[in-house]
Amino acid sequence: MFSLSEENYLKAIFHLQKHSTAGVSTNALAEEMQTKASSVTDMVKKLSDKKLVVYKKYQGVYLSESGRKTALKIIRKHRLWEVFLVEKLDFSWDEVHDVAEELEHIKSEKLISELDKFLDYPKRDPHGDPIPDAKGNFQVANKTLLSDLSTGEKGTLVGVKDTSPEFLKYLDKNKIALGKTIEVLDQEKFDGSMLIQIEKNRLRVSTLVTANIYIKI
Amino acid sequence: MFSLSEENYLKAIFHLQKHSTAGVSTNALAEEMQTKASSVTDMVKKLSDKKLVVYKKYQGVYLSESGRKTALKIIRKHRLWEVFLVEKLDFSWDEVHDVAEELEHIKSEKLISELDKFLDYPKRDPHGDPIPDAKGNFQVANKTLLSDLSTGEKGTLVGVKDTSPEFLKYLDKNKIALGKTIEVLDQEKFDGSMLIQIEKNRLRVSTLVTANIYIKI
DNA sequence: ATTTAAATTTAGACAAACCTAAAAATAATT
DNA sequence: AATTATTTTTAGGTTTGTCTAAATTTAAAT
Repeated sequence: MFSLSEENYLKAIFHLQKHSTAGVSTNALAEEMQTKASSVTDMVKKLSDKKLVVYKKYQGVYLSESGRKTALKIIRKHRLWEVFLVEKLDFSWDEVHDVAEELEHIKSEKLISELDKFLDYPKRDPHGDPIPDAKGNFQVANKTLLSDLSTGEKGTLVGVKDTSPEFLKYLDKNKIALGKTIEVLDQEKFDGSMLIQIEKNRLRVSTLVTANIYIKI
Repeated sequence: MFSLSEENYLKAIFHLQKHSTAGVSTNALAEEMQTKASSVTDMVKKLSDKKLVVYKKYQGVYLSESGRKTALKIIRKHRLWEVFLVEKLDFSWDEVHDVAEELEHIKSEKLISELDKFLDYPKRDPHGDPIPDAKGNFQVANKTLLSDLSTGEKGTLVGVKDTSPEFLKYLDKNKIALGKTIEVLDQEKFDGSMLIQIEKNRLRVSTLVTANIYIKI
């Protein structure tokens, strides 16, 4: 069907596309793909020939409808495998990304539909990101960054923006986890850091932390 | 570590090597890999440079100790994934091969050790083939081909030689499965076909069938 | 022991996905 | 508006793994 590289490009374009309405730039894609701009141009042309993206020279690239569907299938697979790794194989949420990055390319419709069933049709992955269904539909939760809350407001931790192992391990160490209730007790004007109450704990967190935690009020 | 292609060659050499003590011929490898002899020569040189095989021009190829270890790791992964697919995802034994062929290349030590634990350290795959442990050790069962039994002898079906979907579906249709007791009631001199008693059923099977069923007496 | 046949290797090409360096187009700045 | 800086594309090359066709080696047959 599609090569590993093509799939990875589609996924990258999908992720970059949601940050803005404009086309995804060659440089941004090169950065995301850890490659050179010239390589991106080559690949984008190929994807354009296959009608997976819409591309006009110097104008950036957009996913076509079929490109979007393909990207969503890969993301679905990635997130289902992440759930599997955490729920069934005792991986922690900071260990799953690289393995899921490989597993997401396994080509078998049955494998994914059976895995979905085996996991009892999970709606979110271990980082709180939604899992598209077989048709590519998924709910976009109305979530807010913790950094956007005001003193006194409270909500539930429903996701993380940064999913790097470093950040996730920091959260683990401070017993900050999905599903927990967080209340903003105070905000420091000077550096924006917050004093938060998370279940029984109380701690101060920097903006680097608050800008990467999603809360549902 | 190793490329997909390199891994597949090692696996193929391993499987061909056990049929005889001589080196694996270029043509045999080409046949097994569904490619051309010239491509095999190229790859075999590369594997030889990497000390994974021992190769002398025109003399066939042998796995080195490290090549054998690598091959066994891939086979271990393949068979563990087959168990997973059958036991957890309701695949039938004739559906698992192609998917496992992809899954076997996922690179993660933890993934495999956790999968092994999750499956409760299975010793054999759905076709009765032994699963090497993390160190590459596995038991070679003392099994006999059904075609080598004489009238009156009986034993347990412990494996199949041919694992093609066609053969496996034939066995399913005739309720011939791993673990069942088989007794040879009669053998036809003319074509070698056998009348067998398998649990409550009695049926006649051709040599094509009997030569692909392993029995433990 | 030649000759013929089969198996294997070499030589040269190709596609995919990447690269560097140079050219071209767009955006930013004065 | 002209110049400079940045971004993007083009041109040409590399590597991996494949191929075809020709050359070579080994095996088989006369």
